Amino acid sequence: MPTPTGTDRRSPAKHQAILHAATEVFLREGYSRASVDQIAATAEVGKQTVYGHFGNKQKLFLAVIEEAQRAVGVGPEGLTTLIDDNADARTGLEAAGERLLKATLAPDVSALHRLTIAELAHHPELQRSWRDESASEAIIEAVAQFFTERARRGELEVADARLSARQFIMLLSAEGQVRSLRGVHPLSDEEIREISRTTTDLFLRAHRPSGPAAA
Amino acid sequence: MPTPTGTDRRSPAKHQAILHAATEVFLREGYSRASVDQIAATAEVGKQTVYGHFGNKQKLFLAVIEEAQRAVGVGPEGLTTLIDDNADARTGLEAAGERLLKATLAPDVSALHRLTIAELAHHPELQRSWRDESASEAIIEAVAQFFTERARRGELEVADARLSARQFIMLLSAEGQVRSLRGVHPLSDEEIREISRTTTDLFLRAHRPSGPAAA
Amino acid sequence: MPTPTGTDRRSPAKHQAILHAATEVFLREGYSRASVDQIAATAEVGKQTVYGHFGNKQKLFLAVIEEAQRAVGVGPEGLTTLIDDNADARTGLEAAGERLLKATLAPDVSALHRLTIAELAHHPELQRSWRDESASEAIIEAVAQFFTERARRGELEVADARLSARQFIMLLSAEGQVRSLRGVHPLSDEEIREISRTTTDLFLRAHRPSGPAAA
Amino acid sequence: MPTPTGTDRRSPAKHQAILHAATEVFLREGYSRASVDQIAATAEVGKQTVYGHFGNKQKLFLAVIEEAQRAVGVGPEGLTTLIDDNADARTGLEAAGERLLKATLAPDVSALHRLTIAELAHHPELQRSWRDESASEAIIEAVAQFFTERARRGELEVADARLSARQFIMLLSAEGQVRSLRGVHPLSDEEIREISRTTTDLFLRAHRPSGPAAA
DNA sequence: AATGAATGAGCGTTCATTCAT
DNA sequence: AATGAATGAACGCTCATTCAT
Repeated sequence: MPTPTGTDRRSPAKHQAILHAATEVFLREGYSRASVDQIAATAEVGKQTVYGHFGNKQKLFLAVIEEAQRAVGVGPEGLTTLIDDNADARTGLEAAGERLLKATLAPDVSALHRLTIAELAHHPELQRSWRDESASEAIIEAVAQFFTERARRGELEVADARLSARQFIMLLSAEGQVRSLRGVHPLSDEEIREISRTTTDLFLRAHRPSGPAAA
Repeated sequence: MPTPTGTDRRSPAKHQAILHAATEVFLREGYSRASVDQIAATAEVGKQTVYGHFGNKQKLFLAVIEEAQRAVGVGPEGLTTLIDDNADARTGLEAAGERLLKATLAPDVSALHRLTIAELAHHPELQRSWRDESASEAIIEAVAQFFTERARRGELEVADARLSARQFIMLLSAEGQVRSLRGVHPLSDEEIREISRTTTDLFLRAHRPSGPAAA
Repeated sequence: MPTPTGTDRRSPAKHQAILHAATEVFLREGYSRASVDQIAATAEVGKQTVYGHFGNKQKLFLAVIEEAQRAVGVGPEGLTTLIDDNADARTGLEAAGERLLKATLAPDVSALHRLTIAELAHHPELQRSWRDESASEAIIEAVAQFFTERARRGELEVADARLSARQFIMLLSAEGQVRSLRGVHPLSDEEIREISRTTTDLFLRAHRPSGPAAA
Repeated sequence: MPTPTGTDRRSPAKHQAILHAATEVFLREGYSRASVDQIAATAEVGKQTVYGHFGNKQKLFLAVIEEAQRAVGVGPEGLTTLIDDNADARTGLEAAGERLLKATLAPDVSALHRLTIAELAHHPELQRSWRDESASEAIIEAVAQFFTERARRGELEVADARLSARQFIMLLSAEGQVRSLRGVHPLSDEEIREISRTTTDLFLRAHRPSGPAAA
């Protein structure tokens, strides 16, 4: 806050340009390899402008991560509505799994993920903002609602919908991460389908209505 | 080839000292932040000695990763025998889960994990050696045998023991990674127990013998 | 392009200081022995300033050579007017020869010559700019005009004035180079005079008017 | 002389191998760029062996130059006999000129020349052994004898045969050096022929018998 | 506010030389 | 005598940051 009156002469356009350029460079190169020169050049801005807006490399980095997390967290929420409530449990879960995988394995999301993991130990501020990692509240909630709804219909038997949702998302994305080398190697649609299918299998069996049916 | 017997006069002690020092520094600082100077100083060795043994920073790094993977891969195999075949399924799985979590969340293992993820995109050689990541064959096999044995006894119903084993390990460690901030923040025994318990719950439900048998 | 007028904020004074210091150090030490550190220190400038102005050591070197060639090429042109058109052929040639020798054996010129020869094979760019070496067009032309004029007066018989001029300069400076150890060991005035005299002798004999005159 | 008895255990074969390898590397790379490691490797010898035989890099360099000068000085003496005493003056001189040019522009001779010039200022010992440079006594003498013989036959008029020989050789090789970029760029046979012809022209005119004609 | 020139520290790497075998 | 491992000092170059405009 250099100007107490609030009339900040710093151009918001340049602020955004720097943030955007820094995101690109940090995600591509990692923190240490990225140079402020490179970022300033990418943003087509003087180097001092970068320092004027963000203070130093580390603060710029944290601003980038914060912004990128916001973007990633916001984006997939769109997925919420994409869970098809009319399909049967298997079809619905499999489709949701595929969409989730595609989202979490998107190159930018993966790069952000890797970058954050890489720097977690060296930038304590990151630890505060990263507690939840990829499974954002909104996504868990959406899957949990799906489970709840299916339980209501008697298709599934679900004791703790949020726990199940979290486990589903976690196993799904863990498999995706490992198989794709943390997003470095893209997965084919077929691989994505398979991961979603085997994960769905597990959860359908675990939550299949128990025998009372006998009657 | 001056010495036909293959006696390398390069001191194996220094080789190991450098490797050890490099492991420490790379794991602590990350690839870019780690300097060859620092590694040489830590190993109490001249810088050229490092270059004589490993050629350059990148090759040293890959040697470190390779060695560390071997160590990590070998160590947990001890776990194999630690799965108690006499306990009931729940107790056995929960105990195995706790041991696995403790192993994969050990500070060195976590640091290696983060480091490898960080550098995957920049060191293609890593991608070749990292396909399987944490779930080594031996561990999967041990858990799979557990499942198979319990299926034989009729305690569980298991269609594909290896798949189930892999899913169990993956979900378990994914939860551990996320909750511990990728190993940066150590988990309490209670947290570990809880993760193992909820994961075990899921798998016991999924593989519970389906009732009809009775008939 | 922030400043449309082309005003380069890079200080021309520092540019010149670096160029000057580099010339001094390269001429004294040779390319490999000269260090950028030493050049920067001599110019009383930071090392990065050197890199900012010239990019890298090789480009700095080429800039130095280019500048020095320009200086050497320009300087001796002053000689042009120094050929005395009123003296008889012998006196004129001898005096011109002495002046030429003194110019080409000047310590800086010699050092540049040695340096360029040393690096010719390793810096292909040098080869383009060095085709003519020491005998600049202007000097050849001046001597050629002298020959032409004397031929017109009937003092000499000259078939190809430019060829003769080139040969005169070349023999003269070759002798000077060899006798002075390529400029490392300075020649006395007496030696210079002797070289000029014997060279002049050869050319006067070669271009003496052939007998028919007798008639 | 490490062993006073004269039974030097140092292998002469390795001595020669090192000298040969060093010659190759120094001529190719120049003094500074050449590394003792590279030389030892080229000679297929340990590095300490190099130091055992030659003391240090500079002494090795001087030994190389000395040996190479000897080789160059010896080789062209063969030229002596190649001056055809039966041909007429023009034919004989032109042919001798071509042979001389080919010898002095041979790649090794040129490289040695450039190398020595490059290092003259930094290795004072070189200055002692380099006074005569390319025009070895033997060659001058051979050409001088040619002039003397032709003077005897009345074909030429020669006052100082050694001086004329030296001038002939010097102008010839100066032209060759300049045109070939100091041996970096090879000359075609046609170019060599032309240089020899124009140089011969000059000397034939300068030494043509003067008009005793009068009688 | 914004620029790019300038700085000093540090990087990965290589060198001539010596040491231990 | 001969080896190659080991050393410490340098090298060319780049960096995050500050200065002057």
